Amino acid sequence: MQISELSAVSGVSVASIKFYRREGLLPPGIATATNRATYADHHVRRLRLIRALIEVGELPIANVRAVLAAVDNESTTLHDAFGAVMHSLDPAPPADPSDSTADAEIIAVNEWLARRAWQVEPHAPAIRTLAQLLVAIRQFDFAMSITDFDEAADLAEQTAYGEVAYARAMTDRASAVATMLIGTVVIERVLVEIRRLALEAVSARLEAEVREP
Amino acid sequence: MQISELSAVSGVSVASIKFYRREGLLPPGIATATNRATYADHHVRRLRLIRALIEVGELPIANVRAVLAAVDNESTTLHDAFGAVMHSLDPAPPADPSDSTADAEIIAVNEWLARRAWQVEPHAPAIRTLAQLLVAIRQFDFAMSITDFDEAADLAEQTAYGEVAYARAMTDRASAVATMLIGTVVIERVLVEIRRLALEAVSARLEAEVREP
DNA sequence: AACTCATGGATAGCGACACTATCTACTTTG
DNA sequence: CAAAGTAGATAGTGTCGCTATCCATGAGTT
Repeated sequence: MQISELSAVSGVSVASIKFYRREGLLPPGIATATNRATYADHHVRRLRLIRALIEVGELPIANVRAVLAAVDNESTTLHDAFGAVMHSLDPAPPADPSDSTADAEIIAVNEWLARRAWQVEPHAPAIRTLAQLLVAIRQFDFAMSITDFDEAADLAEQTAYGEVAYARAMTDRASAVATMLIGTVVIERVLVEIRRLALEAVSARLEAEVREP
Repeated sequence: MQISELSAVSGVSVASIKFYRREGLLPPGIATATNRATYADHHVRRLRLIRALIEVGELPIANVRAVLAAVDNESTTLHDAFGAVMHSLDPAPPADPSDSTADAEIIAVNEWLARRAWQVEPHAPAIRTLAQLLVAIRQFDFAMSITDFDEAADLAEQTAYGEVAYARAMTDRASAVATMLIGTVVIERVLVEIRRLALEAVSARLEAEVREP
């Protein structure tokens, strides 16, 4: 398969494929001459993964590179490769130790995690992001704390078991990691869309009740 | 309150405030002279809302403007103002009728919505987005369909009732709309972060089981 | 009254990002 | 042998959310 066919099959323009190759996201094809190379099925799969991470996960190129490096490194455990994505999904805090506005919330979140026996990396960006979001909620006079999300957390945990086990059951490592990435990135978008539809539907119902009581 | 104080209180730079004013996101202050104007508390609240929509909701400026126009238009019902945000959150499809790749999924999603008695706008972008996400999931050989998300939908619906009712109970319209926007945008981010933490925790557990059986 | 300084308003520029276009040298294919 | 495709390199593009600079004006300060 030459580059033009790879482009046609994957739906990614030749120029973009060249760009990804240049950026180290896509391995080069096997050179058959100075100006000829052939690409295989794994290039198609890799392109799909790249597009999913960029389009659905909205990861910047640099983070996609980091994630794929973890995927490709055979000595990385499944869990660590997965951790690389988790780190990449939340924008890294600009390392501002003077910003202590969320400190109290960070403590609360950590206690909550401990209570649930959720062991995550102590410096997982999701912890800080979560704390900052809770601060934002407070700013808008919502009387909410992390414990109001216990039910959602229960369901998330329960669902996570199925997803992770499904991915880990795969025979080859590359598929397992890719499956986990997709599971994280795509399914969370699905859940968000469902929630939005639920809100719209409920809003419509309550609006209708007011208009035709 | 002058612009510099508004900047200090809100944490938004004077240049950015000028920018938002120029873009029609923030109403100008009351002019006390050719080169002087005073700002009030509602400017601070408006700035918080703008920042939340941009930073947390990641809405482009143009969509923020559309949302705020709906908020400001007193003749818009609460539900319609809310609909404006829903429309803005999902990137508008580039109006490509030749792209029929997701048609079957769109039908499936609509049937699912009907079964749940979720009445949403027929052209709600979330429907198309959801369909496209399901197509993406298929591409990665997941055997999943929309019905696999019934449990999540149940919880979303249940939670939505509380949120929407809470917002609608507010005395003034502006607060009610703002509350609904924040509820949509911020809380969904919280749920995403919780899900990510759940996945990481579960992944760690299953990894540990393999290493120390 | 003189001086400093903030403000409104306008215009131009910036930095990040994800490509995209163009060019050259070469090789394959018809 | 010519047309078309390819690798590799370099430069350019378009969008986005600001940010910087400038100017004229007028407010507060001395």
